[in-house]
Amino acid sequence: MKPEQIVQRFEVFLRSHGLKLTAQRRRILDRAFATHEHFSADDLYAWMKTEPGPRVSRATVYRTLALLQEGRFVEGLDAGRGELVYEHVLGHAHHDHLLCLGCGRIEEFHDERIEALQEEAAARKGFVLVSHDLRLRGYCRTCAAKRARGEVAAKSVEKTGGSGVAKRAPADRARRAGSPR
Amino acid sequence: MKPEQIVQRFEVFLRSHGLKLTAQRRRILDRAFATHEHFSADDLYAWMKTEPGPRVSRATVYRTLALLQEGRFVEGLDAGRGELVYEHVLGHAHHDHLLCLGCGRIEEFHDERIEALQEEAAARKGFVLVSHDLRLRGYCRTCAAKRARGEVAAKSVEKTGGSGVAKRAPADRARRAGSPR
DNA sequence: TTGGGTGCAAACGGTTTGCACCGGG
DNA sequence: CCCGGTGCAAACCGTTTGCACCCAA
Repeated sequence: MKPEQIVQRFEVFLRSHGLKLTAQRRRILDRAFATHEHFSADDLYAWMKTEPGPRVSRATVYRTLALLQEGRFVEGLDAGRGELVYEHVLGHAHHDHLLCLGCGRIEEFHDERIEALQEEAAARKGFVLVSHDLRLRGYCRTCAAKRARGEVAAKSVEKTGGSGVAKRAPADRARRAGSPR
Repeated sequence: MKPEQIVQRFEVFLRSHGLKLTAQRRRILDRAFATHEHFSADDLYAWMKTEPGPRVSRATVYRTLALLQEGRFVEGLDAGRGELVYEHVLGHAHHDHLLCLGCGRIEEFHDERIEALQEEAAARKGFVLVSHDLRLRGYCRTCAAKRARGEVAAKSVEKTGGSGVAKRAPADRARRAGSPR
């Protein structure tokens, strides 16, 4: 989907809600759609500070991100880093995520059969589905190989070491809490 | 699984990690396995304050919950309330969750076919799976009916109202963030 | 005896918010 | 012009942590 089309859609969305298209909102939208990687609110804010353009505060980044989510332009994902990461979804097909516990890499995949079975499971319980998210956690090829070679130590509880609890943060709290709310 | 067995397992787990079984840890373990509902760290703390037994601080609740997760006695789940909710899993089969966006109810389901397809998807991407969680969000039979009858208003963005962004908190932040961390 | 455990209160940190000024439509 | 938008800084809030004292093994 072309940049102009996206901005146009955003403008329509805003207008239909009695909101305005400001320079800040436009800049955030552009930047969010300029990257094909997952980004955090802080990444976005850092880009706003670094790259040329109208000043954008952290508060506006968060407020606009909320609007973009509301309008289904972007989607938030708790990748276990203690902060939410976003990805633009307008013009992209739905997909689920594979999260590498070793390097944090995020891969995407899609399986229509799983989608169908989810719908079936919801129906069985009398639920009307609105959305879903499936996150598979494990080690990517590279990290799995490193671990097999014993190049990395497993996290531990005190001394003996265990499997490592899946906390909400990286480096045991690189993230958050408060799964960010 | 019987209470004594669980405590025994916990003791083994602790010992193997050079840790001690204290009155607080035992009390928290007992309480966590006494309920078959999902509970938050705060629920647990409230029970500790309310019910008779040795004093337990909020810090110890969190510290013990981390240990229980590490030992796979309980599992945390971000149900979108702004705080993590826990459920004991020792002695229970794996399952996924259905979250009602209307009343917050959490239902469980399991489908071996989905599990297999997840494994297949991971393999296709070269991932070694460690865990996964699938959350289906929607409206339970009761809430879906209410909505159909127009008894509830949709959340909105400012004035016109929209579909409501899936925030991490209840009542638009009844929770909290972080995504707990 | 001794190293781990606990309570308390302060710190964390991502995110939200109150307020006064700014600017798009 | 008018109401929504923005920056700033403070507030939020679930969770984590430093510290001094306590206790299980």
